[in-house]
Amino acid sequence: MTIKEVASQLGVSASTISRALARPELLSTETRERVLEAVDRLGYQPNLVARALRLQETRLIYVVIPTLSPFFLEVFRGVERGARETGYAALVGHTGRNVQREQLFLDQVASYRGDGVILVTSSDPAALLARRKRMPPVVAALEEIEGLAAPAVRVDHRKGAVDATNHLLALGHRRVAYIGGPEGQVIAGHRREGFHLAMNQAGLDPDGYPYLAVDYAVELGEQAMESLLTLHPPPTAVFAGNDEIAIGAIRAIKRVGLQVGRDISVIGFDDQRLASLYEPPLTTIRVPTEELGYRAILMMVDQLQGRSTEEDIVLPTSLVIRSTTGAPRA
Amino acid sequence: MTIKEVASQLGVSASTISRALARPELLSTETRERVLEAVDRLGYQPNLVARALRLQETRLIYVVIPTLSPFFLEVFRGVERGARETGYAALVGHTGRNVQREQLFLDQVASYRGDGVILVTSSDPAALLARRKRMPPVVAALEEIEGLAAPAVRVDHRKGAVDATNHLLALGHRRVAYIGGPEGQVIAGHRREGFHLAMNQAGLDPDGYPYLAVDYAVELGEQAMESLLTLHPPPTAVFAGNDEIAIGAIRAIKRVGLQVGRDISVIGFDDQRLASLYEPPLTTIRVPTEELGYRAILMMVDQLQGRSTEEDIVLPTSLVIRSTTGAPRA
DNA sequence: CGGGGCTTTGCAAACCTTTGCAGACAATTA
DNA sequence: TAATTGTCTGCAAAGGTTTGCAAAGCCCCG
Repeated sequence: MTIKEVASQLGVSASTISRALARPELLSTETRERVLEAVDRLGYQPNLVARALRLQETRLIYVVIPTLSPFFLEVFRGVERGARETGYAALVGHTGRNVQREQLFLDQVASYRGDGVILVTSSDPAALLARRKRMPPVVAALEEIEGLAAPAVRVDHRKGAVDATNHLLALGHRRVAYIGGPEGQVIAGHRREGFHLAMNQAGLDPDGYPYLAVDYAVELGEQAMESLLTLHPPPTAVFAGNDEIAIGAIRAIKRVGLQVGRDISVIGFDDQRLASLYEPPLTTIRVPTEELGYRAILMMVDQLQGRSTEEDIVLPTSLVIRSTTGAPRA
Repeated sequence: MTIKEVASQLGVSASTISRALARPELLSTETRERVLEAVDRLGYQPNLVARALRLQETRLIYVVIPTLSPFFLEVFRGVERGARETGYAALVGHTGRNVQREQLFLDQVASYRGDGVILVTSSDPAALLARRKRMPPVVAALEEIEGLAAPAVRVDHRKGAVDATNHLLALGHRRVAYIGGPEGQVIAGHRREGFHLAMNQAGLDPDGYPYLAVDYAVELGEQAMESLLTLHPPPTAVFAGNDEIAIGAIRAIKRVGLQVGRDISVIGFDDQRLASLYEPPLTTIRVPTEELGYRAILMMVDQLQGRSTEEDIVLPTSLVIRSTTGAPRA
C-alpha cells in the first residue's frame, strides 16, 4: 500500500496524501477528513526508507559501545528513552574493543544509514574519525574523546577516583593498592590519576603497590587481588577500577579466609546493579549511567536540529558507602 | 560523493560503478580496475538508504525484547553475532511489557524500515500481529508465540522445570515451594507446569504451598520468600522461576539467619551471569541464551532468503549444580 | 565479406516520498 | 465587471541506487 495507491483510490494526488499527514492545515477540512479516513481504512503506512532518501535523514542514531555489558546497557537504556521521546531510533553496536568493528559501524553511518553516532568510549576514535570521509555528527558519552572536537556528556572520573581514595584514607588506611582498568583506556587512565592525586596529597606513595592493569572482568580482578595478597605486608585497602574488578577482588579475599570490610576494605567504581546485590554489598562510586545516555542523545538531537551544543555536560559522581569498607584493624 | 559523481569523474555511466562493486565479473579487467581505484581514491560509499529503496530490503532486523535486562542482553548478543556474519544489522527495542510500545516497533517494521522481527516473548503478540496490515517475517526466540504461525527457536521450559524439581526431590526434599514468574506470561506458565508435573509424579501436592507469581526481580523474590518463611512448617526447598527471584529468595533466607543449601535449598532458572557470581553460587537450570539468539537470526535470514524454515529448533537446558541445594536437614 | 554470437557498456525506468512552483478557482475589492 | 488576493490542489523534480534491455563493438566462421 503506497501513497500513490491511496491517492488513486481517492481520486486525489499523492501530494495531497502527503500533506494530509505532514501539514494538515494546508488542506481544506473536507479533503483532509476524506484522506485521513482512507489512510486509516487502508492501513497506509509511509515507507520510511523512501522518506529517508527524500529528506536525507534516517532518524536513526548509532550507539557504539565497547562491550555488551550490563554497564553499557544502562547507558543505552538512557539513549533509547531519549530517542523515543524525540522520534528517533537507536541502534546499538558493540566493537569488542576491536578497531575494525568500530570502523564498520562508522562506515555504516558514513553510508547515510544513521544520522549520527554516540561513541561510548572507543579504542582509537580520533584516528578513526579523522580518516572518515564524511564525518557524521558525533557525541561522546561517559568520557570525552581525545583529539576529537565532539561535545561530550561525561563524568569526572578523576574526581570520582579522588573521592574513592579519600574515603579509604579517611577511614585510616595507609597501605592502599589500586587495581585499574585496561592499559591505554582513557577512562582507566583518569581514574588512576585520581588515585595518584589523592595519595600524593595525603603524603603517601601511590606506587607502594604495583599497578595492576586488568580488563574489566571479575576473573581478572580476582587474579590481580591474589597477587596483591602474596605481598608483605599486604594492602589493608584496595581501590578497584570498576565494580567487576572489585567483586573479583572480594572473591579472592574471601577465598583466603579474610573478611572484607574488616580485614581488607574494597571500593569499586560505577555502582552497577551487581554492587548493591552482592554479599556483602559493595561500597563504590556511583556513575549516573542512564542519565549519561539520556543526555547524550538529547545533545545529539539538538545538534542534528541545528541547536547549539558547545558545552560538555559533566554529571556528578557520588560515593555510595555500603559494607565492604571500614577502618583498618588495629 | 554519489555514484553519479564517481561516474562522471571517470567518464563512465553510473551502472558501471554499480556493477564494479556488485558484479565485478561483468566488467572488462581494465574498466574494473579503473573504477575500483577511483572508488577507493574518492572514498565513495554507496548510500544504503537508496539501495534499500531500490532493492526493497533494509538488511535491518528488529529484535523486540520485554526489558533491557542482562538476560535478554545475552540473547541479543547472539543475534548480533549472527547478523554480523550474514551482513545484517540488528536493532533492539524493549517494550517494558507495554503493548503500545510493542506496537510501535511492529509499525516501524511495517513501514519497511526492517526486513523482519525477532520476538523474544511478547505481551500479546498474536493479537498484535493479527491486526497488522503488512505482516513482516517473524521468528520467535526463547518461546513459541501462541496463535502465531512463526517458527521458533526455543527451549523446553517445561522439561527444564521438571529437571529442577526432580533435582530437589532426589535430594530428599518433600516440602517444596514454587515462586513463579509473572502471571499470564507464557514462559512462566510452562515452567510452572513442569513443577506441577514433577511433583505429581512424585506423589506430592504441588499446591502444598501457595503459588506466588511475581515479576522477575530480586526484590520481589525476596518478598515472596519472606511470606513463605512465615508458614508452618516452612518449605525445605524452593524452586524459583528465574535466577533473580532465586537470589531474592536467598537474601530473605540469609536475613532470618538460615543457611542456604543446608537449612533451605534454592534452585533458579536461566543461569544468568549473576548465578555463578553470587555467594553462594546458585544451582540453576542453564538456558543457552546466546545460542538461542544466534539460531534465531540465522533462521530469520534463511527465511528472508527464501530457504525453508518449517521446523522449530529446540535447544537443550541443563542442570547446573552449585552450592544452594543440598539434602534437607534430618 | 556478411552474418552470428559474445562481451562490454549505457539508457532509462523503478523504488516511494516530499515540496517548490504554478494553476485553478473562489472571494473580495475598486 | 475587472482586477486582485487568497485558498487549495496537482505537476514534476529530486533524492541515489540497481538492473532489464538494447546497442555498440569486436571476433570468428562460413
